[in-house]
Amino acid sequence: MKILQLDVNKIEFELIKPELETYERDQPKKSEIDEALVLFIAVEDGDNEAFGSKAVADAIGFAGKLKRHNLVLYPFAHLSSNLEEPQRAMNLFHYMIKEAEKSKMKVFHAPFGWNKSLKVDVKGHPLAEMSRNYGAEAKEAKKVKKRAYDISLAKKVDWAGLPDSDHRTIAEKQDLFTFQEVSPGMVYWHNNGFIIYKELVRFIREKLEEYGYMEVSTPIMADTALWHISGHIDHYRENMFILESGDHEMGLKPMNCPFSMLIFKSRKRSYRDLPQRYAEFGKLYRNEISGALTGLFRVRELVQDDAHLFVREDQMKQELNSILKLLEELYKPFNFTQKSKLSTMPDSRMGSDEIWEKATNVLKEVMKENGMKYELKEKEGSFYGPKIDFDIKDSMGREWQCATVQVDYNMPLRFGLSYVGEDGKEHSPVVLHKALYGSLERFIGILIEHLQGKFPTWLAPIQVRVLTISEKANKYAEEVFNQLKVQHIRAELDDSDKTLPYKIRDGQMQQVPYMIILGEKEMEGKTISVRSRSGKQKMGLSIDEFVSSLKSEIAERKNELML
RNA sequence: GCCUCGGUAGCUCAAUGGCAGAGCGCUAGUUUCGUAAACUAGAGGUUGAGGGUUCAACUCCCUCCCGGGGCUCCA
Repeated sequence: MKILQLDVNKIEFELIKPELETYERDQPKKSEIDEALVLFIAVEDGDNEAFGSKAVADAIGFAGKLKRHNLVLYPFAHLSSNLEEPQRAMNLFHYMIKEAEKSKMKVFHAPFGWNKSLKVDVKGHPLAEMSRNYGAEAKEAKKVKKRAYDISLAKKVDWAGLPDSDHRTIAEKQDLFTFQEVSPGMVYWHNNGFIIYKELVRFIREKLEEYGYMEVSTPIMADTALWHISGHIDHYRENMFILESGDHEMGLKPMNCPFSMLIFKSRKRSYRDLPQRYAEFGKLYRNEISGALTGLFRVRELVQDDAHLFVREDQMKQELNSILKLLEELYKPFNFTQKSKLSTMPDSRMGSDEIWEKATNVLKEVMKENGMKYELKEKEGSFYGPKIDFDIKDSMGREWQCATVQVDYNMPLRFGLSYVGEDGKEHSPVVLHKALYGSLERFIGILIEHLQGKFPTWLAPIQVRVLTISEKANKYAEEVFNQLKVQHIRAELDDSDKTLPYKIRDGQMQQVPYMIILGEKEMEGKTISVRSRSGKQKMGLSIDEFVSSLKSEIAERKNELML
């Protein structure tokens, strides 16, 4: 309900003719009221008696302050574009008149549903002209206010009740990451979790370098014009975060590919330049429906170990084989049992059926040549091309798609990409999309559950913890600790006055791979005692000896601990 | 988004309409210990938020927020 409130010297109105089918009959033709508070009222869709009472009460309050004794209610549809239908509007209008008549004021009203001529002579003081809003919009404003209040109290997401084997429970114990209510589906990586993340990225970066990839970095948003070209607006819009920016819209990127297309397009390419392999670890935003969000397995903000390979058709198989080889090397340290799947043409897609068939056949051939068995996932491909997926199970036995390799003839066409061939003519490249971890988030979730928090040394947030048996060893322990730090070992020193069994238990609970235990014996002989997570121990080691085998264990990304 | 279950101290959980609690962790003191939990004391709460019912609400009802499982969808 919208109300324009005027404090008038005089108001005059005269009925001309009925405007609506619903109108008040038997009304005086002409009215004149002096010294009155006038309410112009537009009853809107969704208004109710509660709003009406409130509006009247507020007006009577004002009339009291202004010392007016005359109140005029005047139906005035022009205040709103969201009007209630006439009969109900008139009923509510009359309800308000009755409410007003309960007060000591003298109440007048202009009849509902008429064309009227109108003269108002408004007083000049600051409170003489006011507008107020009740109901729907006011409710909306209240909602926004309440939400702001809720969010000021927001805290980290509660994971109570999950089984011990769940990656979220392990994350809580090892302080790996949290989710916060203010950012649903987006990870807050704590130092420990981010160490794992960075080590995984470091590992694949080494591999990408070996395999001749370049690494690029592009913006996280672009004008929706770009997403029209890429086809995302037609096929992916409901999953996108769209931001208003002045008179146009920007879309946060749900995928990196369109940006890679633009880099490829930025200069003239020769057939000699191909393949061009662009890797990118960009943050992606996908507005997944709330019910789909599941810990690290399904998030709204993610990073893929993404890459786009711009290849000639005659290079496709070779490049696909090379991707599969890279995949094998990358997965070697993890001992996963993954399932391969082939996802075919979906209903919502772009490009011709012939192109889709061609792309699908290439994938089939490559898988056959590599002796890979696969399940068929009909109609599960991306909107721009078919794909090979590799699914891995979590601790509950649910399968999650991690690695994906996709063949795309369509997007290069949409972006008008070309290279000059041996024949001097322009040709369209094919793009191979690859993400081998898939998303870092999902992969780490799977990895945490797979290892049950027992990370191999190269991934362990804390690799070595130095424990003292008594305060007498504190100084020596600090020396040992410093030597580890100098060698870039992720070490912690526990020289608190807790008992040794306590410190060992704490280290075991944190799944620290190695604990160095130092007492008077070690101090005298300048040696160290090492206890591994598996409970085995060795005494009388030299620190250099230990550090050098530790460093090779890390460098080789070994699965097994040395003890 | 839909169905369903849930949200109490930093963590794990108790209290079912009647005084908000325990263990761990944290802080302080005592203790200086040889391979998975030393002892004592203390601090720590908007019971997710808002409204309602009631003499009385962590408890019952409504709305919203966030999450678990499932459906759907994806990496």
